[in-house]
Amino acid sequence: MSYTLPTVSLKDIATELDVSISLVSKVLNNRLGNTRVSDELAEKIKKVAKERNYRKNSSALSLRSGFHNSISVMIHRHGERGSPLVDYMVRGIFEKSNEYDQKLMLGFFEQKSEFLEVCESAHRGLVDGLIVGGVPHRELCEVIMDLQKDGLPMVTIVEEALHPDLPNVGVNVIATGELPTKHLIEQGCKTIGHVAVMENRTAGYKKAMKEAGMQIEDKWIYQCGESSFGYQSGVAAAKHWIDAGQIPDGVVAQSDTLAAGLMNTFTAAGIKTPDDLLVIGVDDSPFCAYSLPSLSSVNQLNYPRGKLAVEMLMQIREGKSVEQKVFEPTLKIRASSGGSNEPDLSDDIPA
Amino acid sequence: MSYTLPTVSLKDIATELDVSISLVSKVLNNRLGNTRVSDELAEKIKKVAKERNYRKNSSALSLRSGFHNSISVMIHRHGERGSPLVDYMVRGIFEKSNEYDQKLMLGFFEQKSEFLEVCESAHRGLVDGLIVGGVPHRELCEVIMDLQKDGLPMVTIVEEALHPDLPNVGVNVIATGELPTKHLIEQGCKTIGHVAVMENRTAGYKKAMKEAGMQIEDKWIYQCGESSFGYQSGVAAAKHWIDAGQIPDGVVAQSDTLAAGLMNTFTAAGIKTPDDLLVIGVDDSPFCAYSLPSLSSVNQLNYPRGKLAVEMLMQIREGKSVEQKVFEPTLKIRASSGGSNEPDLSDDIPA
DNA sequence: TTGAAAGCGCTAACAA
DNA sequence: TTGTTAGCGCTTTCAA
Repeated sequence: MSYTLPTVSLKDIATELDVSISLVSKVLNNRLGNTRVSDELAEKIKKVAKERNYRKNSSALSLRSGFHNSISVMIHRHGERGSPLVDYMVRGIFEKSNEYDQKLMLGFFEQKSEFLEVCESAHRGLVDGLIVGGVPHRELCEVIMDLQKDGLPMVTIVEEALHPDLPNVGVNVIATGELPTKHLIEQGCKTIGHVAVMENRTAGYKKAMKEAGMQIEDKWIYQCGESSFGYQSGVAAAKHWIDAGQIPDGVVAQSDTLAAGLMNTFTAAGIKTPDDLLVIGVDDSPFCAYSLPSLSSVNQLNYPRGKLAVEMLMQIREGKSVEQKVFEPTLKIRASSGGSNEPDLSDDIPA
Repeated sequence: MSYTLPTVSLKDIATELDVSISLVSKVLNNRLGNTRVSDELAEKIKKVAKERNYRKNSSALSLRSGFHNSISVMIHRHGERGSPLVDYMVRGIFEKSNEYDQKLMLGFFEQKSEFLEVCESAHRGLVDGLIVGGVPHRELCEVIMDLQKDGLPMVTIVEEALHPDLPNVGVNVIATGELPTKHLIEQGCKTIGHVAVMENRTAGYKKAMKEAGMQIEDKWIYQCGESSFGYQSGVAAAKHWIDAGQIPDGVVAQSDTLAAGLMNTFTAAGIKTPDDLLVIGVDDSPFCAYSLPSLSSVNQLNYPRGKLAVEMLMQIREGKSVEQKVFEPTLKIRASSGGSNEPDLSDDIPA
């Protein structure tokens, strides 16, 4: 059984009606210019096109226009399960790119070398734009800017722009640390611990503490290794405080997996959330709704940021200039910091 | 600042070396046929191509070959957060399609109408194949088969094929219910509850019970509504048994969200997993590793199934015939059914 | 050993 | 009011 698609072309329609191809093209595109066609003929053409289910051939279109109508998406992740990058950021990118009739090539990478490999081969002659998203990785800056200089339209989706000249869809990183800290302060926490990875988020934690007139003490800041956002680091943080015999009454963790590891370890040791301490993470990962208690988190707007990145890329492609954008993170308060324990599943995708 | 890509074409190379375009094409493709080129010239051509970083123009290729080198992916989901469909199935599809240099158009849908909408507009003239994955939906069968009859290469990734003539990458559904039930029996459970949605999975549960010589009792089967795989149904199941004053010593839930809702509700009521009962879900969702206790689950091989679907699609595209495939599910045993509570994060993507 | 020409489907400038 | 033609980049058949 052979499956060749019986595609209808302009030529087919033209032949059927015994008119020229270009006329059909003009009519179907409503690009008549100085051309005037009789209404009658125009109607006939449209009718046949509809009947025979005519669709433009996108390859021909691309060849002519010089654009490929497709964009490459490279997501830098850490390999954590359940990251919202895929579920939300990629989804935003996809939905918006569909609106623009752009196809996608998606790639995930963890190492710089993997990124380079794809860049070498995949971009030129295949796509007319590149979106790099996920965990910021300073090492990549140079490569990315080389591609940009080559003329490849380029947008990054990382928290903080890697370079002033690189169009980026960012997030207020200070606020990412500040917002949840303020929240715990408002909830009445007095000794707020911090599971730290990124410097600027920690700065946000300190800012909130200072402004509330609270002491910033080293013993309440557990510093993880670079890019150590994983569950096991959260476990380690909890053990650290348990071993030290000092349990904070609130913890701001810089990721949900950190928060989960911490919370579960405390719980297993008989230290209950939210009775004994409040916990809040960052990412608003899908699983936050399913933990016990459900986990409060900072939402980094992955979904709308993905969408905006595509829009910016389209702008650049048209030769317009774009500005870097910084989103303000929002709080999703659940049971782990005093909210309701009913998982609120209404927001399948966070605004 | 304008961003037109300075693409190098065969023509550019031909001009530079003052040879014909076709010769360059032949040399670079190693498709010389009866043509014999001097080694010297061939080397020169290759050298220039490399220097100028020549890449084939994919649109031109597509136009010529009649293929668009892109496939459409439609994922039918329920809107649960954290579903492994996106993280695993889509990822498998992406990785394999990159191997084949295929671009993708991705769409998510929940309603039949959304599916139809995309089908109407997106397929013809845009893609040369369609993969439909996710929750099986009998209603779609007719539409899908119409598209297939139209000549669109088509592969579904649903548990049970919607039709014998529809190439499908499935899963042994009976085993999906049977495997976890057997496991709980081996763990010593005597009264095994079942949170049921799909009939054939329930049949698997019953099969395992019967073969072990255990009673199948209605009171241990909590039937959810159609397609009710969500957290709240799991909560309801737990409440049902609590209200009835009968707590099973093991529960096979037909999804991870069901299992989480059930487990968390029991836990909140003082009924502990795994001390008082064992729990196991289906899907091996990312969050299984992060719950307390970590949640055992049936892995439905979403990742490799996604990969295989692309391979099958490529076969069909080449006119070959393909067979429906049924994968055997596997067990991922975690703390909720007696395994270790350390989240095993080694397997970022389940085999 | 190399080149010319046709054609994939489409659009736009230019003719008629 | 409608048609002709050239050309986007590539491969392939046929000719030199």
